[in-house]
Amino acid sequence: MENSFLKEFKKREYYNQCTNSEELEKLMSKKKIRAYIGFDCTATSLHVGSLLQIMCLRLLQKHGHQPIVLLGGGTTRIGDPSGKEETRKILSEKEIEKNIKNIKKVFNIFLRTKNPKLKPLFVNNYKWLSKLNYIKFLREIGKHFTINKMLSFDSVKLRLEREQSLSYMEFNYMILQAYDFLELSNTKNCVMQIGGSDQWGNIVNGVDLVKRYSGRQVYGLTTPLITLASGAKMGKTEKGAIWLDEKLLSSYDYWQYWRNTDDRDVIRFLKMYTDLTINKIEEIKNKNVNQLKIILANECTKLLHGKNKSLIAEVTAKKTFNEKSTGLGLPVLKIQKKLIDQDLNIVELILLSKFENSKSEIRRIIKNKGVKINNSTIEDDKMLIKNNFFEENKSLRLSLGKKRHIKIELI
RNA sequence: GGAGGGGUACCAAAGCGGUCAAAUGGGGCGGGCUGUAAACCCGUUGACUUCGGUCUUCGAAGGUUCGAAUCCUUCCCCCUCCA
Repeated sequence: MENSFLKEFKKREYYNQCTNSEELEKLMSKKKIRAYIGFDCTATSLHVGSLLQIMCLRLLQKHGHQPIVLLGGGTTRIGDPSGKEETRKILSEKEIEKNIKNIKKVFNIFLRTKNPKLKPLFVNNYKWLSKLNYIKFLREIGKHFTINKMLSFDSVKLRLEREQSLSYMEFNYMILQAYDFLELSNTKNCVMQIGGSDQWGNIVNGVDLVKRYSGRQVYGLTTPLITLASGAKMGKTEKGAIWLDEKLLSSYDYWQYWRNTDDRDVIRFLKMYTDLTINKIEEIKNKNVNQLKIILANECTKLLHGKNKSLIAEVTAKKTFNEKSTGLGLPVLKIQKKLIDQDLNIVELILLSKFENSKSEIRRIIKNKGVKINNSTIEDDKMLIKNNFFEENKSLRLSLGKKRHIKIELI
């Protein structure tokens, strides 16, 4: 096949570094392999910042290789010092277990397949890390690591340079991650680890360890750190993280996130985060950017929330922004009729909508002409909500700024 | 262990007895332009308010004073240099 995993990996701009890309290419063209990525379980869900890694596993699957998902119950208990300014807070066992359970759902969506040979393998390193015998571990594994080299890795070096404390526990993180690779190489015949560029050091350590300990050749592959054209990191916005979980972020908001992509990022994101083929993207890339953004939003939302939710989000967006009305996917706030009879004012209504939680801030936005009901600007922050604001379908449209809209219904 | 410098709002950074809810820049928010983009321009950015004000903030706790972010004491944390 002309289009190998690695070739497509590069074409989609996933490629940052590889320990030996020629050999890996050869190996992967000869046989199907297993590769793994480890995910952090410090939150209840992953966000868009992890999406590229998930897409890597998907790509692997697409080319007939089997993905291994390591949900690091063990290493989450330690905390990766990479890129962290401070020691992380340590989560309780229960929290971690709960997080793992929830995060698994995302992979079951993105890596769904009928082919049993390609089903993702879920592993939890707590299973083996918790059983380690310290003396035995030092003798068998520890001897392969020199402090000299460990000190040279960025994750450690940066912390030391800034004279920030690095606990012995965290210092061991890279050894444990290397050990994970060894374990997966031994028990699952895993030959590759993929990760973000910040994981390079940890990954190389793993490759070295496997080589020294077992003589087997394994590979490491990293993806670049994705930053937006604006310079911000992927996945977090002022209003919070872009969660890959409908409970934390609605499919409509997820769609909006992609719809609001910076012009300069659109083509890149189409390659990275959608299933559209490279050829297809080449074909459409000269279309109007706004058309492309809608395609991007549709494709991304489809992957995570399904075709139906994506369609609803698209239609809703059209109604909300083009027709200035309301659509099915728009968040709805139901309020009791009697609240209106008890003189509910505009500030309180916005408070109920949860768009803002400070009355001063709401008054400020009203003063700056940022609040609209049924598309007419509210001038008075003491204005009462009246029954006749609700149109025949018993609803009204409340807007804050240009992008925050909600449908209010009476019950 | 010794000597010095510092901890101010989301971040950076001024202020160093009243005119300080605290300059300025970044970020955020709102408006304008436009394309739900970028750039640019304008406004705004502690909370509550009957819009008169009221209350709480400048590492923590005490004190001096009519009055403190500003002065004093103790404590905690960070940085630089010497050992």
